[in-house]
Parts: sequence; C-alpha cells; structure tokens
Amino acid sequence: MSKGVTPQSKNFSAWYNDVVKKADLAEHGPVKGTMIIKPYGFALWDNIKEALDGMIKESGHTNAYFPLFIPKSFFAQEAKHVEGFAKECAVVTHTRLKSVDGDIIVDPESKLEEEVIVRPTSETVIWAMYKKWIQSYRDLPLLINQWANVVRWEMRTRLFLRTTEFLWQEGHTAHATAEEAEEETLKILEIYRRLAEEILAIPVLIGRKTEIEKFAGAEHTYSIEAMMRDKKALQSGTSHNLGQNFAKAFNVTFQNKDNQEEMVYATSWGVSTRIIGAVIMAHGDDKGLRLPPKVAPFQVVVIPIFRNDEQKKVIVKYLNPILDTLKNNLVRTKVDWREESPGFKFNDWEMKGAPIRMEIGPRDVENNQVVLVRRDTGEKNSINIDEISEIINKMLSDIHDNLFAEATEFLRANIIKTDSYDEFKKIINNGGFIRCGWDGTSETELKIKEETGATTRVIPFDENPKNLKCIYTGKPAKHEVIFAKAY
RNA sequence: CGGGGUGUAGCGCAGCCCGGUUAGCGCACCUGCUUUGGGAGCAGGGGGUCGGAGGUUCGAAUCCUCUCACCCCGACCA
Repeated sequence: MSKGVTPQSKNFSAWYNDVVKKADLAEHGPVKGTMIIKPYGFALWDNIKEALDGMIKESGHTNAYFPLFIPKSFFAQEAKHVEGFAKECAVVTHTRLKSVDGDIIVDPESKLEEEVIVRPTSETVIWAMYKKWIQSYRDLPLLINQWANVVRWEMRTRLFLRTTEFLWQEGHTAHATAEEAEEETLKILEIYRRLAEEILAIPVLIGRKTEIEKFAGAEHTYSIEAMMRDKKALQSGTSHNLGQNFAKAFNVTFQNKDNQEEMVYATSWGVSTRIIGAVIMAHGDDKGLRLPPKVAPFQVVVIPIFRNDEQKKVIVKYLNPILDTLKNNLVRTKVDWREESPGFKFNDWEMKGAPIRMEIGPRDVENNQVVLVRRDTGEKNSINIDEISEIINKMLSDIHDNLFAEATEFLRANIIKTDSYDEFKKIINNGGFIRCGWDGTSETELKIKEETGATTRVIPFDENPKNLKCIYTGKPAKHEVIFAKAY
C-alpha cells in the first residue's frame, strides 16, 4: 500500500492531501495559500461550472464581469460588510517596481492616493454600478451573475477548501419588493441543491443560517450543507437575502408604479471551487477519488492491453468504431496509451476517480467484447460491443444513483437527534451532525462552539421546534437546528 | 500575531551534534533489452554547491550572526 494514499480511517486530512496531489487535481502556488489548479482538476471545475452556469442562465440570469479592483472608499459604505471582510483584504498600495543595486523594490514614488482593494467579494463594486443602472421599477429585477476570482487573505488554507485566491460564481440581483428578493434567494438555493444532488451526487441539508453564521451584510443567509466522510460539515453554497442593506449603503433607489421612490432589495449568492473539496470528501475512498459521472473529466477510460506492435495495431482497429460510438453518445472518453503497465494504469485511474474503466486486450478482440469495471463498486463485467452504448449510458447513470444513495445513507445514519448535552458532546467528538432544540440566542451558540467546537450549520426548513428544549440551556426551543463541526 | 518545525536534484529524505577527498539514498527522468489482463525487471546514464547574506577557519551543507520563505498547531473564514 506504500504507493497508495493514507487511509481515511487513519488520518482523513492526510488522505485528502494525498488524493488532491496524487489525482493530479492541484498543488500549492508559490505565494502562501495560493493554488494551481492542474488540467485534470480544472477539467472537473469546467464541467461543474458548465452545469451550474446552464442552470443560472435557464432561470433568467445573465453573465457579466466587474473589476478585480475596488476603491477602498467603497468598503466604507456598509459597516457590517466591512467588519466581515476587513481582516482579510489584499490591498494594492503601489503600482511600480524599480531596480536598486540589483534588488527589485517597490518604487515609493508610485504610491497610490487611494489604495485599491482586491475584491474579497463584489457586492460593493456591483452596487456602485447598480446605482447608475436602476432608476425605475422597469429596470427591475436586475439578475446578474459573474464568474470570477476573489481574494481573501485567510490565516489557514487548504487546497480547494480555503485558498487565498479562489474561483467562484457570484450572483447579484436587485428587486422591487422584499417578497421578490426572498423568492430569488430561495430559487437560487434550490439551484444549488440540484447542483449538489443531481449533478454531483452529494445529498445536502438546506436551511437558514443563524445570526452568527450569516453573511456579513445580509438580512439572512441560506445554505446547502454537505457531510464529508469524516462526518464533518462543508458549507457548499450560500444564498443571501441582503434586504435593503446594500441599497441603503449605495443609495440605490427606484420609482415604483405609484410614482414613489423606494429602496431596492438585493440578493447575492455564490458557489466556489470549494465544491470540488466536497466532491472529493463526500465520495472518495482509500483508492482515491470517485467522481460523479456527470462532471468527471473522463467518464470512460480505456486501457488498451497488448504485447507487441502487431497486437497494438489490432487493438487500434478494434477500438476505433467503439470510440466513434461513444463519441456519438456524448460519452467523454480517454484512451490511455501511456507506456505503463496495465496494472499501473488501473490504479492511476482509480486514484483519479474515472467512473468506468474499459479494458481491451487480445482476449476481448477475439470474443467481440470489452471488459468494464465500475469505480464505485469495483464490479467487473465483460460485455458484447454491440450493446456498448446502452450499457455504458445505463452504467453511468447507475453510478450516479449509487454514489448519491451511499452518501444519502451515510448522512442519514449520522444525523443524530438528542436532547442530552452530554450525548451531544460525545457525538461531536466522534463526528456527526446533531439535530436538536436551541433557544435561539447567540450566547448559547457561542458557548456551545467554545465548549465543543461545533457550530450551527442550518435551521432546517422542515424544523419542528414544538415541544423541544434547548440542548444547552434547557429553555423552550425557539428553533430546531443542525450542529456539527465544520470545515 | 503566539507556540512548534523545515529549507540539501523535479519530489521525498539522509548527512549537520563531533567541520576534512569527486555531497549520498529512494522515487521520478533518459537510453537499451526483456516485459505488459492489478502498481514490471535488469543494465547503463543525466541532474544538486546544500534557502539567502555575512562571519569564524588552511578548509563550512556542517559552527556563529542576521535574514527570507514555507509547513504544522491556535484565534479568523466560502
């Protein structure tokens, strides 16, 4: 096993790092906390992005692009927002370097009058623009999304989960009424749920964030929360109802049908490259990644097996019509012609999580068959090439369903209801989500966090606080909440 | 920012305490032959001046001073 990865059971963190590296997804950049997303990892992101972008557009949003740089003064406008981000902003103070005695230094003469902030998120620039764009109710709703990079100078970073710079989409919408903004916020949350469950095969809990956990500057925040295989939570997408906070901060008003001036209502929402971390940790096993077929860079990886050039020629000839068939069926296929042994390639593609492996050797050519091996179950079958497209399509869909079912069962089995704080502490220690009553106060939340490391993940939509008592204070519960240790 | 640690070949490390010929090892890489249905073998080969600067010394990867970077643990976070 020396060539494999650290087993999950031994050290989940080490397993994660090993897999990211060995599956060739990403590596560290030269500046602390930065990440190089390698071609295989980026192909995965591209597929996720394409799926999400499609859903965002389908629901009436259009893409645009706003600048990376934001004037410092823009951050003065929304107090809570600043408070939330001030401690992690990269600030541009100079615009030039110069060479002094062979050393490169920042040219002091190039100091900027007003420093420029590298966006940690784009609410402020976007709302400064929206002010110009919105005058009438006819300008609303304004439904814009952008794919961008943002920078948050975090203390502790981990590839995909928390990097100094990350990629994401951020949606920013403006509405005429509070109801419409709320509807939008929930509509997006549903898109995120579908992305997680229907595309990535990751079951999620959905609900509202508490005051403490909500976005800086939001009225309230909704999120999708996934359970990783170490039973910790990963917030995988958030949708914020910003109320009129940003409209007030940037003085964005419109005239309604009754000729009255009103403040605009806003939402913002985002999914980042962090979701790749969710894919890794929700499905991966000790052999490596198990990628959901809908986003796997290669859905079928072909391993040709031959002993000499003549056999290779035979395989190529045999393979060509099969590849054509798969291509016509829009199956993403890769033939691994590398000069490595088949055994090496089997392991390598298991590490990389390719959903289906197709082995083709002399035996298969002779019998008009191919060997298919499922990554999720390890199941191995010989099939006749005449049935190849139906079988592969079915298998890809089965793999998705199976990954989802497995993760759903895992989630279900590890959400525990309790009313005992002792049991709460035990469960949090061993890993798992807790569903329990909470008195609704931030004090209680903070104390629990301090004592156990667990935070509230969401107030689930299907909560039922009646007859429940707060897990900590014993007072009547205001809400039923999910507590867990989170990434 | 507090505590701990590490910088020697592309990667992972040994050597350093007790200075001394051409600085080693594993993986990776290159060439050749044999292999190839679960991580191939043998033979040959290329590549580093030891994070940086200064100092001690006949001599420094090794001792001293300064400095830079990164990693791990904490407070903060999608």
